[in-house]
Amino acid sequence: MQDSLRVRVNSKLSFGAKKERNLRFLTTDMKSAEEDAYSYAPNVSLSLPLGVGNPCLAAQYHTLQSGPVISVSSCHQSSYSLQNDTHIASGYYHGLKPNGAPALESPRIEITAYSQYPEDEVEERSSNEDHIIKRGVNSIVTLTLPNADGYRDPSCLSPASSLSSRSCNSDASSYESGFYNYDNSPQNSPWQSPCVSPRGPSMLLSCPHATGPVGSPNHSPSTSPQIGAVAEIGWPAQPRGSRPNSPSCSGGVSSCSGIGKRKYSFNGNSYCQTSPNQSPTPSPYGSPRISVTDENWLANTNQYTNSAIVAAINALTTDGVVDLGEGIPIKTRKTMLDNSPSMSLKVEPRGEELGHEREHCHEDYPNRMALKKENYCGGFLDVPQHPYSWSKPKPYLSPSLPALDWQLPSCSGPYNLQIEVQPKSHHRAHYETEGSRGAVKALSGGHPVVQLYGYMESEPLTLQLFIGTADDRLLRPHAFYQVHRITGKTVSTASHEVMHSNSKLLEIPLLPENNMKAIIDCAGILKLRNSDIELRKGETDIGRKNTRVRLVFRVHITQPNGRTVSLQAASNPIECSQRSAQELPLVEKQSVDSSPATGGKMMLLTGLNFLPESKVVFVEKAQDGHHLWETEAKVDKDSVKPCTLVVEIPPYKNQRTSSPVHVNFYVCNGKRKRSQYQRFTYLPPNVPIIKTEPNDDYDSLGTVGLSMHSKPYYNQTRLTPVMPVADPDACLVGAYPPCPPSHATMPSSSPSSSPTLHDLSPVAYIKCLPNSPTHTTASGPMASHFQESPGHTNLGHPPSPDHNSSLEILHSHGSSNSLNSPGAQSYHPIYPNSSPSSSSSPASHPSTPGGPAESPFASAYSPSQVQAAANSSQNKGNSPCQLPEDASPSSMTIAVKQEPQELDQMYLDDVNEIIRNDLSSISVHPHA
DNA sequence: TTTCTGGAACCAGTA
DNA sequence: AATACTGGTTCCAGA
Repeated sequence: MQDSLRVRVNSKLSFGAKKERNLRFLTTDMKSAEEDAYSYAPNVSLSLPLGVGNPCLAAQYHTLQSGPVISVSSCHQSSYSLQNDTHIASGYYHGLKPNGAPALESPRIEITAYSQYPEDEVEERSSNEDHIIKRGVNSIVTLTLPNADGYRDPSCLSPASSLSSRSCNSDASSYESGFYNYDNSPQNSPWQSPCVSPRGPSMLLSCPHATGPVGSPNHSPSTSPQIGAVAEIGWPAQPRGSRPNSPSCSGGVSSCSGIGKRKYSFNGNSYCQTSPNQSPTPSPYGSPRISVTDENWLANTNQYTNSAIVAAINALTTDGVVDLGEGIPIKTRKTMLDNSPSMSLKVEPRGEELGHEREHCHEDYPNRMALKKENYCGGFLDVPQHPYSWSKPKPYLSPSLPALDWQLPSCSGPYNLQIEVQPKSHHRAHYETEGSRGAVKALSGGHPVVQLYGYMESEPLTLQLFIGTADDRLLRPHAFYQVHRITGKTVSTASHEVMHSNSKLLEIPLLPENNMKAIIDCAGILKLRNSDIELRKGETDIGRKNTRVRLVFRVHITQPNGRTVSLQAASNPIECSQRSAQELPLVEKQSVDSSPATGGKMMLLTGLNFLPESKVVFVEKAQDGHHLWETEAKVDKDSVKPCTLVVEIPPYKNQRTSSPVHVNFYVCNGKRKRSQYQRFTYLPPNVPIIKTEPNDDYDSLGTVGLSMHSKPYYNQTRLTPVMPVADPDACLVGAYPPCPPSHATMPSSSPSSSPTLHDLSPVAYIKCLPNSPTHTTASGPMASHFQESPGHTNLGHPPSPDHNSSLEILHSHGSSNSLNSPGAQSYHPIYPNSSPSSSSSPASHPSTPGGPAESPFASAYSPSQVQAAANSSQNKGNSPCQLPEDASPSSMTIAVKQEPQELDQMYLDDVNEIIRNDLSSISVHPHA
């Protein structure tokens, strides 16, 4: 019986998925087989990323408020041309918004597809339907699934984490409350994006939920009948069990179908139905494994950049006021709004709304309460008793809060949000079908700790936590993972869940009495089925191999002047896949990131899953991705330990290179078991230091690079004493004091959290603009670590146009790594995306934040040192793999600031060449 | 019991 | 076309 049902379902599903599938195929063609294995990169440029994954959306969200200023075209263009946007982009905002704005422009086709939502209706019904669905198979077949979007869709309920999400998110309520009002804001300007079809009634547009169709492209008349269509196509009643044929879902399907061991299947169906994740449009093809080629990647990133720029512009024109809006593709808005209903996020009638929502939840979803799993409402109500009153109005509850995919700084003015204790690099996420796998833990065995410095008020704040991506693109909510609230005796920290833009947020009180410090022992990670997410409307990321996440913390501080300062800190990457965690080597730290082209020095790699048979391969790729050079480094087999690997840096092919050469290396445990790419730079034998002109920043740069260099890229956390310049922000933005001087004494920020300051006020943005370049350079070293998956070349990102000194450029490459870090990203979103040089790198892989310091000063470990370090690291109690700080190369590094000794014309020519190439390639990117 | 955890079976897509 | 991998997802069982 199940089988039969399944068949029916699938047929319907195929319809809905059709468009997306096509798009994916297109992209798929572009990728090379080789890269495929390693690039899980998710982005398919052709399809519009509407969900969380689509930064663009978010950007728009914010942007819209400000006004009309940005036209679609700008959005596009920006994506493609960094240069033009550079100024804009350079600003704080550039980085801020990783959007796929361009995507919007592209194939409207997609948009149409999205429009399918009669979301309003769907959502509204969803809750009710859920109940029904759960009750019987029949329902499954006949009912349309409201929320395919699952987690991203507020209406979707996550079985595992909580039914919660769904119920309260229901549209109706959301409309009425919070967001709806925004639409009416005078500031609303029509979103000019071409993507947006003719607006319907303004009201509709403004209402995210209701209007699904209106604002969105779908809204077009043609699409209008969407509700029905949605039901049929977009939201085919899909039994949970009938997971789309995603590659990954094989298991799931089988279960549903009753094949294999899944006993769960039958029940599973009903279960599935309730799951938010159900993919509305399962594609017959299943989810194609799409890897993104460099080219694709580039395109995608550009899109993000564009949107970021747009957002930035809008932001600049706004004063923190957010209008929802018009112009936002319905889907987009819908997504955001959907979640908006989340009580905590609502703005206005705080108290009332809250109450209203609760009521709503209860009324509409009484049954859910009975469900074993906590539902949204339940979760909300179930908040553990804590001194901190959740009901208390939260200053940050404002529509103007930045979207989750906005890149925010970790420090601003006196405030600094720090991750004092980083999470372990591995945490097996649990599926909805599994029980919780517990809270994310710290390396030491405890839990991550986050602290807000510089906040002297007595009013408690709320720390938000969501699961973000860990690839080289701008930080954004992860489509395939959601934070999961952990409760129990062992949990000491109060928390509650709220949905925001299809992403679940965990809100944790930050209390003055606790020094604004929170122990994150209440956050687990839920894995959503790839098939469910991939098939969701607007989702362009793929889940396969997209298993790295970061914990992203945010805090919104309302200042006396009424403005809100939002800070964000992202953790080091966390591998969430059981398999990957067990099999793939992970390089967390490298003792050096550069050496003379002659090689010969020893390098200590610290990480996980190193084997005696592990190989370390150095690779140089051209911009087009093809291999220019590849060689295997000699591994000291005798010293290999699971967490450390000592390799001899191989000589570069051209030992007389006159300019630094950026290459990559990875650790390989077998055919498909490679670590991500790590960056490495070969330096000209006789040009130890590159310094072409006196620059005050130079010192700091060099210093930073050195100091940071030795630190573990990912794990550098509290453990490490902070350098004066520990926080990139501090130095980068020195001129514009985001961070208090005291900052230096604060624990160093992790690369990922490094970012800068973010003040929602326009002023703040402006201030940041000038800094971005500096920041970039400076942050590069800080961010130290850059990982890219093999198969993708990682490249230096082009320097900003205004910084084309050779020095800057060289550093820019290094700093490119910083892109990985959320913080850095905020400043340079542009580089990664638009940089031509980076074209080769597009890895869609999750990369770790940070980039290798390009510092020419980097010193190499001597074998003995390496060994010592390795040993010491092994001896470490908590984490055997953790490299002792003292062993850090940094201590050994010698910072030498010298004038170029032999900077001959040839060298200069090379540098100029690099500059020219970068610039030309940048300009080459078509704006449109 | 319930919640965590670690392992491993299943399976479909890939190589 | 057959076989071995891969990696996602689900189950099982012990702590």
